[in-house]
Amino acid sequence: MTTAPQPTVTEAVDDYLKAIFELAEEGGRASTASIARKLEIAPASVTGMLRKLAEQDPPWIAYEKHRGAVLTDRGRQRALEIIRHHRLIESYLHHTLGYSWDEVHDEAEKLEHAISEQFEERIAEALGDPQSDPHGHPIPRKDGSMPERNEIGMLELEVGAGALISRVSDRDPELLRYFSRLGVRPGVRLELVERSPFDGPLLVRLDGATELTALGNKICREIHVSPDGPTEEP
Amino acid sequence: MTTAPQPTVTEAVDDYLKAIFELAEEGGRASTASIARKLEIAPASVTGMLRKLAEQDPPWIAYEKHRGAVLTDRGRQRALEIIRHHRLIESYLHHTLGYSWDEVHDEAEKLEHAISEQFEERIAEALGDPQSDPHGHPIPRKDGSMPERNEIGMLELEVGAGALISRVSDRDPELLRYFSRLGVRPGVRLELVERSPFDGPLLVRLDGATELTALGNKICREIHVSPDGPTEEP
DNA sequence: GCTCCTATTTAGGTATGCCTAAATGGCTGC
DNA sequence: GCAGCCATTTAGGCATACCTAAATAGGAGC
Repeated sequence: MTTAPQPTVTEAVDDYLKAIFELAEEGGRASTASIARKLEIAPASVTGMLRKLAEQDPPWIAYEKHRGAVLTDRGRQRALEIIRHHRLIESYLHHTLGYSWDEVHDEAEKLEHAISEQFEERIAEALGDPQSDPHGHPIPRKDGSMPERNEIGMLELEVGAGALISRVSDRDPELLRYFSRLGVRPGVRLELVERSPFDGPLLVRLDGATELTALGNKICREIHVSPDGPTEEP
Repeated sequence: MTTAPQPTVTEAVDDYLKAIFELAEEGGRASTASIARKLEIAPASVTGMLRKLAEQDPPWIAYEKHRGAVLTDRGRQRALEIIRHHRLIESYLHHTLGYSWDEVHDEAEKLEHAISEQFEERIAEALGDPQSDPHGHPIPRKDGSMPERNEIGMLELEVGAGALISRVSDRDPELLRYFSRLGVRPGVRLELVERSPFDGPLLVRLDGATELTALGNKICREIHVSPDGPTEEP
């Protein structure tokens, strides 16, 4: 008769659930190694934690040795709650406290664990229930649903096609400052004019400008666009 | 040659420093038992932590066995920083996010550890560098100085004297709601009309009202007043 | 089917910060 | 000056969440 551990929610648990959710979004199961990379900890530490998360009652994840982790409904619900916190905080810092969009991520990373439901409600209200954060990432609703949108990776856009920038990656402040300088931000219209060969840069016309902008292939992986319809302005 | 431990600042360290500061303010050295009571942990745990805080290099406190703890300059500086965080956050929650004054303490208790210097600066600016929080407690300045004020305990007021309420205790939400109902809050003028015998209630006239208000003796310990001059409105 | 290589797990260890129970110190009253 | 009491410290443990080093599993290529 083994003991049935209680489902304690520590900061570490939240970080794991968020990481697993984001990895799953990017495609498939979250492997031990990928979680370790994302959280910047040793793979061995991840194994131990995954075992614990799966053994909680009720469990946060389903875990099989050598096969990585998948969130349970409960785990996904919790992950979405944290992501909602994070993105609402980012929006609040940007719109109300004058943070630039390259400054919000780190601050939100700390605050997302500390705020109450009341705080969440108040800032959501103050912002008018936004659907996306300053980088264009969708904000999960209170009920756990996600604003659906029709978006593709920048690299999948066809030459000659127009699109609205829907979101950019929020991880690297330096990249965000570069995007700022270029005028690349969610809501901006662009047209893919030319695709250089050998995975070279994409030449795009931003917001009807006369000049073209070259976007390196690697950087384009950090940009998503809505190919046809209008998208939400953040 | 023993090792010289680094001065790590964890949440627990901050909580201890804040507790010791507040106990010292209320009079003299902070004893092991009083810290344990304030932090709601066992006295034995406090002993171990005090030893560690004193052994850090540079030390946060001076500690002698059986004689309690006193903050070093460095420790006091850190304590004031945390208290500034706490009181600015309380003010922000109250004035900007519509929290009532009995709701702010618990939220601030969590956020004070999570915010950056930038966040502190932004909310201080948004509030116009306030000198006191919603309960009337003075907010330490960035340089570590405290707004000086001329205040005494409510119980020390003389019969017939007028005064401005300068601050009330922030710990007990229920007490704060009671104060709200009575109209007891910082900045309100009162006059001590009568002091009941045997440590009975104080009868006061609040804000020029016609009716008198009875304030129990115990509750009066949670109220401070400025006997002569005007005080800062929070 | 076997060999490698890499991903993963196991084993054992560390630091933090809390706990309880038992030992000791310091002070007060007689 | 000593008895007794309360505050405090000591000793030994526990949970969390990380680490490194060594063992093992799975899958690709031959």
